[in-house]
Amino acid sequence: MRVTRAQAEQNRQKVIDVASRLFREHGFDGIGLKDLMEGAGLTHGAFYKQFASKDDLVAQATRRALESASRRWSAAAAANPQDPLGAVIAFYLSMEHRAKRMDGCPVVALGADAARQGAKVKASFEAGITGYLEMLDGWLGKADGEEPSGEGMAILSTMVGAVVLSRAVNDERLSKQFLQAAADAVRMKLSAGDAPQGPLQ
Amino acid sequence: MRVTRAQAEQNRQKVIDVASRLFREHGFDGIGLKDLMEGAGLTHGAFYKQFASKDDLVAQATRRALESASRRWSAAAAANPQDPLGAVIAFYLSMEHRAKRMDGCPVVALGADAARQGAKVKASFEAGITGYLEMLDGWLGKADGEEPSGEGMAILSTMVGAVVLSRAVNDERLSKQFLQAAADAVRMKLSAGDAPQGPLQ
DNA sequence: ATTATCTATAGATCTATAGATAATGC
DNA sequence: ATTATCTATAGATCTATAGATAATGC
Repeated sequence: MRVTRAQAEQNRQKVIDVASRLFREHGFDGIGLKDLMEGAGLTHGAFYKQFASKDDLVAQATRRALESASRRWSAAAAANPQDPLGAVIAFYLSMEHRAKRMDGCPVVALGADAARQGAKVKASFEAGITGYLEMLDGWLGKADGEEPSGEGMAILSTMVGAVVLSRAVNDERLSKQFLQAAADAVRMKLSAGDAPQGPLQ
Repeated sequence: MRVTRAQAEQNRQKVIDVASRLFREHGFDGIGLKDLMEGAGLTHGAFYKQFASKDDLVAQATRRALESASRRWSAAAAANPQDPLGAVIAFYLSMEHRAKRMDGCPVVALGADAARQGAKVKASFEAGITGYLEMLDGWLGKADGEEPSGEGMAILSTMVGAVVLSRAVNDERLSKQFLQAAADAVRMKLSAGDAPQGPLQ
């Protein structure tokens, strides 16, 4: 029954990975410890040697999910250095992303759930979101100021909202149109560069 | 124990109203029938004379929430006919909306949960979302074509995403900046009118 | 000897149902 | 007589804990 220390740590990591995916699929309240542990190939009695509580796992899985999402953005950008934002848009605003909740952006899948969670979970979201904004600002050519630009925030809002909306409706055509409209709007903003700034008020 | 037929119907409506609010606050999986019925001033044994199942209530409460949200948009627009979109932005992209999940937009509060629900719930979301888009297109001066404009979709995406993001982080300053950036972006789009259209690809 | 995992279970809670009750509606 | 609501409970599931087991790590 007992395994090596290294294997035990590997099991713990596996539970976090599985949870980061299953929480995105079913929500924090939509899946229990038994199924999470079985997903990792363990029985649920082993859980409390690894984590203090379900909330503890929620916090750790959230952090893991956001780190993984950030890496995906970086990888897409690195693979397409002359148009990094275009590369991110291509997978983020796609029907594949809409369909694969489990592997998709945790901000879309769990952002609303996060609003109901404690400060620890929100801190993980904040770190992940800030990371997104830094990348966006870099690609927009914004001086890496102390704080993120409004333009980056508006772009991220458009992207997140479009995927939320595309997943909330039955009609695939409408879903596609949301993703396309968001992609067009973001590309327009990008091409506008440092053009006519200024809020109208 | 027994009440008049009219009172019974009123009780049923009360349950739907309460559920439409408590689901937004806690998520579909985050609150049970006992608490929902108590919120309506009834015991939970009375539930199954009123609804076929929890899923049935979820579907009805979702419809109710989206109808109520649409009315709120109409009311804001009617109160400010020379700038209806500005009036909607003013409450939608506000810290008050961020704080009051229970009374806020169900697309933000439950959009991610809806992705995990059946076709009936998604149909309610689709109807509500289509209603939003029709209002937006009217205010944008888009000919009321067969289908919603991409510009309206991009605006709605930006608004929904900004509130989701503002609720997912701890830092109130960052929250405010998301809402402000979205409001600026939407106002810019509005002022651009039928200006430089065209996706860049 | 320590400990990662397993079996088993406690105690709470969840959805759903059954039967009692008492006021309405015919 | 009908029925809206209540009390009570069945059966499943959820989080968390206790104790047994057996292989690791000293």
